Amino acid sequence: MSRARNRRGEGVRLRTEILAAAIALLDRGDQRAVTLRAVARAAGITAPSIYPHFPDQPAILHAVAVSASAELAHRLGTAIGTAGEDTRQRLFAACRAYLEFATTHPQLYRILFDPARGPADPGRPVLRLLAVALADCATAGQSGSTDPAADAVALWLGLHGLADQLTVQSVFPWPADLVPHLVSALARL
Amino acid sequence: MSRARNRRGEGVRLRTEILAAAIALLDRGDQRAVTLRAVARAAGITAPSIYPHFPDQPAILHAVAVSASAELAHRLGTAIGTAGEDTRQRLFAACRAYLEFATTHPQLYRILFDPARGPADPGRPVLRLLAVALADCATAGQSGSTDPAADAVALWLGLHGLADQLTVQSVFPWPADLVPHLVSALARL
DNA sequence: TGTACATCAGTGAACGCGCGTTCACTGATGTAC
DNA sequence: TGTACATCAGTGAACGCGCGTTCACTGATGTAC
Repeated sequence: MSRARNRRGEGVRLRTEILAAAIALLDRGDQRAVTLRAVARAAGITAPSIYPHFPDQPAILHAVAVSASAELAHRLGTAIGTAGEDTRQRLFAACRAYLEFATTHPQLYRILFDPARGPADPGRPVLRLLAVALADCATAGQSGSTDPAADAVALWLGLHGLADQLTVQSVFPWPADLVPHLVSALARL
Repeated sequence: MSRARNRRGEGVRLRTEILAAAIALLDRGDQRAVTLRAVARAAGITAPSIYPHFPDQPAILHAVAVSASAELAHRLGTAIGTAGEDTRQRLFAACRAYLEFATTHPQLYRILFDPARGPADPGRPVLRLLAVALADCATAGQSGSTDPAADAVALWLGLHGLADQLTVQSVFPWPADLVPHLVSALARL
């Protein structure tokens, strides 16, 4: 074990390292690979060292899921924030960021919505962002939506359906313009 | 063990019982509960008795997933076949059957699309049925779709997104008329 | 300034468990003669 | 018709493995006096 132990009072740092190791482990591989012992190995510590930081093994996966949930919402926020003035472009940017997260981190995306692992209401933050973006489109006359909150739900479900299938790596022959097609139909653009 | 053994030449019957036990086990509980030993217990046999019928443990789950896939396609076909003449009602019946399967058998629905477990292209049979139902709507002038095959993909993805969220039992506040709303938008009704 | 001591981060060995799989077997059933 | 025998369905015991968790511990580090 070449790992240098943390100084006194800085033991909490290990929590961050454990979580990072668990995230990395899940990110390539599947949920079954994220055992307490595997996480410890990946973090360069022994298994019992996990316990001062997480009460048990499920708590690790829960922390991973919560972290992934925050990350997804953060990316959507950033995408919207940097997409310029055009309300329609902002909505598309959010949708693209959503799908890109699911594509590049399929396992993190999946655990997010796992009821046994993820946060209580994983869809809410994302939904709120989409609802605002859609309402902005409607205000600007770029969407025919008369109920952006309800339409945002349908839009989110469509994105989720596509995202989930993307995580599956199906060799499915998508129509070329599927994403704008799906988004336009659901957002009434 | 009170189980009566099969007669000579009828050993294949056990395969059906094993598969049924595995399906029942998955149907309430999660995928992790479907171990080879648990399946054997549920079927009333000893663990090694599985091997003449399935080469290993993953093969059991694969058979479950293939069976679930066939069942879903069958239900859609039946729903469409008994829904009467109105093309729009037929499409809605298919969508309702799809969502009902996911709601009543969440774990079977999920395993269906698990790349490690399910059949090669689990979405294809469903997609074909939806494409035909949607094309019928377009022909009858009940849908504005000009490309039913492409629109069927978007419709299926929307259904899948909703279905997957339904399997999660989220306490999410759905808009009241979400299903017709979603289907209408995607099917251009 | 030195030193005894409490605290803290992390280790190493061990536990019981359920798993998937193997192996040699048992005993009922059908078949050849 | 009787009987020896091959076949077949399924059993029981055992294996090695990785798991989650517990326990007593070690040794470095900071602190009180």
